[in-house]
Amino acid sequence: MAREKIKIRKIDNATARQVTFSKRRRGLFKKAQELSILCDAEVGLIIFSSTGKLFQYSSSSMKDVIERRGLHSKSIQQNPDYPSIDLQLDGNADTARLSKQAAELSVQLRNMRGEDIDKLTVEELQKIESTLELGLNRVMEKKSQQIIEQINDLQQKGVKLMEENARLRQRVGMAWAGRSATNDSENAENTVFEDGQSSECISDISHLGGPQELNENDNISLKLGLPCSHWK
Amino acid sequence: MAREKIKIRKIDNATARQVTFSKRRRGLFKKAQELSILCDAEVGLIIFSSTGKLFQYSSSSMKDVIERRGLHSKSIQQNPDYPSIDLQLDGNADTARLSKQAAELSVQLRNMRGEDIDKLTVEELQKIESTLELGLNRVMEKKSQQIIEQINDLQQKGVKLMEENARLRQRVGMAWAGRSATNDSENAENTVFEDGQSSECISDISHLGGPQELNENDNISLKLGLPCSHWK
DNA sequence: GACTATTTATAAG
DNA sequence: TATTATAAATAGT
Repeated sequence: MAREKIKIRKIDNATARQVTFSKRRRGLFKKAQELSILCDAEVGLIIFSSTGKLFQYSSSSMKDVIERRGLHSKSIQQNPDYPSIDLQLDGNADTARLSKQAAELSVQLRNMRGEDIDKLTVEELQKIESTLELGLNRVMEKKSQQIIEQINDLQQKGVKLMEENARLRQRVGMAWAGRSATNDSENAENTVFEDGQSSECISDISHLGGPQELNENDNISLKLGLPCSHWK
Repeated sequence: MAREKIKIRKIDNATARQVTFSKRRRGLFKKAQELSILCDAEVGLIIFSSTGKLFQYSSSSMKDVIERRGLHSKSIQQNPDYPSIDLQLDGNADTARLSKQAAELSVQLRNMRGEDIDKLTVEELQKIESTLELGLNRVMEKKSQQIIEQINDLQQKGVKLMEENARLRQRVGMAWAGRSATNDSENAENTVFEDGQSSECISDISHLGGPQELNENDNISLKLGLPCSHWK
């Protein structure tokens, strides 16, 4: 990808090979990192140079990536006749049991994500579908509740601030009136409370509607653009 | 690296993210392979998509690469900051790790079912919701495929049976004609093939339409009463 | 390492 | 999926 196109085959010259290795290794690490960030992916990259030196990059921790991969391999795994290297090596029954449990959980989770479902029967798929719909309903409803709560909180705070603000303006106004004879320059920065801008901001908050109007889920949910098709 | 320069930060649009993920993943795998060939390096690359799907490339075998890395880490890093590497190979720590992993998987699974979600943030709920919707779409589509396949199979079998039936009727009819002179009472039950009812059932099967018409998902799915709102 | 002429990767349509 | 204008990577210096 430069001055000259090259064939993808082992570089004979050892020096040139080392130089290319350094350059391309850096490029590969950069690309790996970009992929993990751009696409929210978990990436692990392990490189051994021809001299045996180890280079590695991981978006999280290499240990986690390798473990996660192990779990995948196990859950997708071939057939129970080959209880996988890991299980053969540890003679610990606890470990074997936990490993099996984790693998089963992983399968369930993957199926819930719609992965590895090719071999499932219609009945199994139907069961998963029902679980997904139930879960989706619950999660969406909870999300809506949380959002509504947040909006209510914010609006209540807004109302309180508005009231507080009104009180403060009144006091400042009184103080101003009281001090206007003395013409105290130290209060210059407080004049911001006197301009019309401040009042407009306050009235904007009340325009959003009082908290009492927000207890009807449907209205808010429609405003939030949440799909209704899954709702109970 | 194209029409427009992009900032390296998570791509918000899920579709765009998926597209970029596919392209860059392929690019990364290609570069990894080129490095291994050009520079005679051993390379292992593990990628988990944001949806949890595993992709991996290895110049030799991933198992070998990971094991080799384990040896390196062990011999080079006796740094107490990284005690996990040694513990990985320890049976007890393995148990603890698996236990933790199983617990985490269990939490994820419960959350997917809409359980224990009271304390989650809106962002976390949104992520779960997206995963559920994706999974639901996949499961529903797969279920529809399976059902359609089954229907097609049944119809094909029906057609074959119908043909077989017709052949048999013909032969029986011939036999009947041949034996009518003998008036053999043992053949009484076979007379069902002679009545009109049988013919009507056969023609009903063909009324459902040939298998070739059933490859259009939408039509069948509507007949199955499957909701469409989640479909891709 | 720095410098380009090129090749390659890829973002957007 | 294929295309294409542009950004990025990189082979040779």
